[in-house]
Amino acid sequence: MQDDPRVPAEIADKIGYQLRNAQLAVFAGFNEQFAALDLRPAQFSLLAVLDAYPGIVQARAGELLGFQKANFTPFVDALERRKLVVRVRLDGRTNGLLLTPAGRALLRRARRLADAHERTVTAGLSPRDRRLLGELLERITAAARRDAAAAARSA
Amino acid sequence: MQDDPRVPAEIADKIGYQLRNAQLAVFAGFNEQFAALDLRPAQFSLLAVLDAYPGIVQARAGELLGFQKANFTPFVDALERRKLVVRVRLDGRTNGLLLTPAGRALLRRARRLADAHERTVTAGLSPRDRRLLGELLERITAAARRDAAAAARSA
DNA sequence: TATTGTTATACTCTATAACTATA
DNA sequence: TATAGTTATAGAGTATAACAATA
Repeated sequence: MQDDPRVPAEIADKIGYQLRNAQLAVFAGFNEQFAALDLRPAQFSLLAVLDAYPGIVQARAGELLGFQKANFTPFVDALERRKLVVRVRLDGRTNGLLLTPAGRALLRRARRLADAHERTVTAGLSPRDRRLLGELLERITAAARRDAAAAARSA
Repeated sequence: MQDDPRVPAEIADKIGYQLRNAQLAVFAGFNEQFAALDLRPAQFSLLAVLDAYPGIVQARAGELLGFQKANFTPFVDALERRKLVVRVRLDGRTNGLLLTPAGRALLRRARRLADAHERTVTAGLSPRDRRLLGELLERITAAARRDAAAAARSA
């Protein structure tokens, strides 16, 4: 091997490869910024959901973030143990989720970090390019979901 | 909750959230298409690498795909057990990796599936938009890697 | 001494099945 | 009968440390 090997174009040009690389790089930076808060991206997302929808039913919140309900239980447990979130029994089988004051305070700090990280990562893009990127990603996401749903039907 | 809850804009507008959604959707479709071949995206990538660089040293191939060497060993083991890949001892401590005829045959089938999947997912994008998307993702990836490296240095 | 490859290990994330209890 | 929540479990994927053998 004279020269350094490169990922072949047939792979490097694939949308899935490009998306995965970008996502890994962005999440790696996010996790480093958020290490001081001990918050993962999904945890930050739940805090934001609970701020927007105080008292939301646990099952709804989990769906919104793409969780299987079986996995959402220990996920909420961890935040409740840290007193960032509380469950309140709404009826015999339903939990409402609420931020605690500590949860709101942590969310405020997390927002500042997340906004700073967002600015850093998108600094090279004009507002117009950033908007365009979001639209292109949305179109890819929608097309991929249609495809996956069609494949699931025919399987 | 009268209306259906939505992921708050402060999350939905983040580049990381959008990338993750897109990547999950694209990989889900890929995995459904590839279930018949029992091939994951990373396995397909390695087959393509070995086709482009026959005899590449195991450590180089692993680096290229972002593997920790400790994880790459069982990854190669699985493909070798299926007779898609062979290790050849190059010197006392170095393995070269090669496709077997069965590996080449599977790669041919995988390419057809991958190309079809790629066309489906990007069908809504003009060639110009597809190119632009790749460029924007590349810029995001580079910026995120610079940021993560800087954060790691200051930590 | 640095590199290659391996084993052992652990943690996160995700997936399914089965169960309780409640509406 | 369907829904909400939980437990148990298993499989990927990824991370680090430690080691043997070799360059």
